[in-house]
Amino acid sequence: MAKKFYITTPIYYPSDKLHIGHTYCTVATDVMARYKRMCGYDVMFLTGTDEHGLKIEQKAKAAGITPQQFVDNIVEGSGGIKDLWKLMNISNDRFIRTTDDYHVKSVQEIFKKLHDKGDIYKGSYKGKYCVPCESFWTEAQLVDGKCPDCGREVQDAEEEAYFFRLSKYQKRIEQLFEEHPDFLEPESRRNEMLNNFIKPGLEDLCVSRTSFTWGVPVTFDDKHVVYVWVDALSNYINALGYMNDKYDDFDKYWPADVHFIGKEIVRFHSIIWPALLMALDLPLPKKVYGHGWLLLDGGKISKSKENTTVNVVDPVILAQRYGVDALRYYLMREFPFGSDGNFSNELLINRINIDLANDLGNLVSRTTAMVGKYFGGKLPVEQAADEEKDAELISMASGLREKYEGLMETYTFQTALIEIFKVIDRANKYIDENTPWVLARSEETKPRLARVMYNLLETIRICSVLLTPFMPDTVEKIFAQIGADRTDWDSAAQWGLLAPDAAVTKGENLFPRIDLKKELAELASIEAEKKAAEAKAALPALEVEPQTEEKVDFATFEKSDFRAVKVKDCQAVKKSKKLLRFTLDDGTGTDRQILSGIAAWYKPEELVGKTLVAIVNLPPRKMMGFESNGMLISAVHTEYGEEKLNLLMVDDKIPAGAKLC
RNA sequence: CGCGGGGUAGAGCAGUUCGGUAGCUCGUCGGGCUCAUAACCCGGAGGUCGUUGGUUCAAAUCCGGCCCCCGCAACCA
Repeated sequence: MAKKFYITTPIYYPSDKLHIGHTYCTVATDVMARYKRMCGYDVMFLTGTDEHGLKIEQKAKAAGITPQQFVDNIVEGSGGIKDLWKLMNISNDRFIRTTDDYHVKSVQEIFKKLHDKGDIYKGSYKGKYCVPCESFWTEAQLVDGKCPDCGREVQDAEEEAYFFRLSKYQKRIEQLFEEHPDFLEPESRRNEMLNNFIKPGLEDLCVSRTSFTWGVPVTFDDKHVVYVWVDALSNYINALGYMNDKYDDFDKYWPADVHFIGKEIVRFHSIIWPALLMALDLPLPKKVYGHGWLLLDGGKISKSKENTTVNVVDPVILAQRYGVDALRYYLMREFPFGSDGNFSNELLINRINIDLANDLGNLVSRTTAMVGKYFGGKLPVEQAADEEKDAELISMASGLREKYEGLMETYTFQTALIEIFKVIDRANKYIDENTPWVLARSEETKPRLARVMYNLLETIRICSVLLTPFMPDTVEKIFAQIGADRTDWDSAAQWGLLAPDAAVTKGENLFPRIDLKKELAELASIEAEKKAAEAKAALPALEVEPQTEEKVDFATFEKSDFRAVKVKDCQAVKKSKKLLRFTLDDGTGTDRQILSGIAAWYKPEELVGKTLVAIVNLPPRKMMGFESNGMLISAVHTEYGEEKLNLLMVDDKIPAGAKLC
């Protein structure tokens, strides 16, 4: 029986459409799954969606539909997640939704099993409660000891909740990290987990909620729903039929060979998930791999008109414009899998032009064209080798699979592709070295010409076999053009399998060259249009906050001391995106320092000299290491869903310190 | 002293595990070729490998100090 390989993506949270980052992770998983299938493994490739929780409950409510309708639309609806994976040519064997009946049943069984065992116990979740908002907050969430939503006093409260005895597994988790240093990769993530979470000590984990209802009910206590940990993480075993009748291959595929995940969820997968499995007496996954993120041009997406580097990050648009295979190739070629990388449209287009159009596409095009032109599409069997001239090309192509295999096994996709393209480059050079157009001039050199052509076709065949996991559609086209019938894994390590007289036909260009400047401009306008359309469709032009119903008595109001102040100096606070630090003349003769979170709307230098309004008798408060004495008053409203803020600026003839009353 | 990543040619990156001629793509300058998608091939210019000290016959790579950038976190009266 074939060896099995079980690989998973995270289950994505369908509170919104997925973007290029999710696509990146899923494509990488797909590449690995296709690679393993090609190698002869019995592969199980699972992806899915994590559909419960407060955020989805709220979003559905805002949209006026049920949570189930909301997630159905995003997952199954047109242009939804399943459509996206279909578009991207994702070869997943299963797709699990945490709202699937069988998953719900398994979660309930697992929860009960852990409870019966004593690894889940009822306790209480201490925190603060805001009565008017009916909201439960942790100490850390409070703003200045008050409700972060409404700013009112909160009271001590306890919420009943179930806890998982994570602390009980402290030792075994430590052991796992020590004895299996390759359990979590890359290594930097492992150090982070050890230093930040494991060494300081694991605390029991709250695994139920009563604050929302959109979740899997706890069977023996229906006030509670199962919180994300047990619900989401267990998908990896439930999808194989653990504790349910839907599937029956848990024994066959578990444990997973690797979970591919984003670095933001490394903690859950490398600590909580193994602990849950330990509690269930199940084997642990062999590996968790936390890949890097795609960042957008240094995070700066400026709205200013001069800036033309607006990036389209909608995978659907990119795939439709450039082709799915080109996008898949770019994602795997441009970024080292374990680290963050900068995504940009310019890089994408350059990569397609250079590697795919100029090197690979052009190689196939010129080779097939010559076989057509010189031999009518079929090479004669009589061919003349030239050991000296052919040696390097043949040895590079023949040895490629071995290098490639080592790199793929360590998820070093970028380098694997670089190695393939070294051979493609070598083939282009081989053409120049052998000048087939010269050989074509004389009947005498025809056998040599035929051999040169054959070597090129055979090199293309081997490279294409190894490109199969990355660009499955493209290599099919290439195989058809060069008449290859052996395209399996074994054939990639054997030079000379292509029939000497295979039928070769020049097809359409595989990857047309893209005009970089023109294309960037078009992408920018597409993105601008999309944004404008979304803004108009979904969001009101102007919103202001509803007026507060609750009355404030005059005595309380009168205590607030508002003053006109003049800006003497204003600096951005280092390391803060939002804070500006003001030095103000408040009329007392002593400078007053106030910090204000308005850096998104104002540049420091444009505010110097302005006359503003501040409340000056608030207690001092430290922010980012600076003391703030008071608060500047602004007018706020919302335009097309975007918050706008205007500082209250008053007539400069008002002296500093003038009281507002 | 919160945690982590990074600083290598004009731009974008690899190389650092395990020290031994600093590499790739773009750009640039010059040459070649005409089979091919104005593509392909060859050559040149361009680098104090952030800085500083140490270990060593030898440091981008190992060790220590410092500077700067970026995430996360925090904060956003």
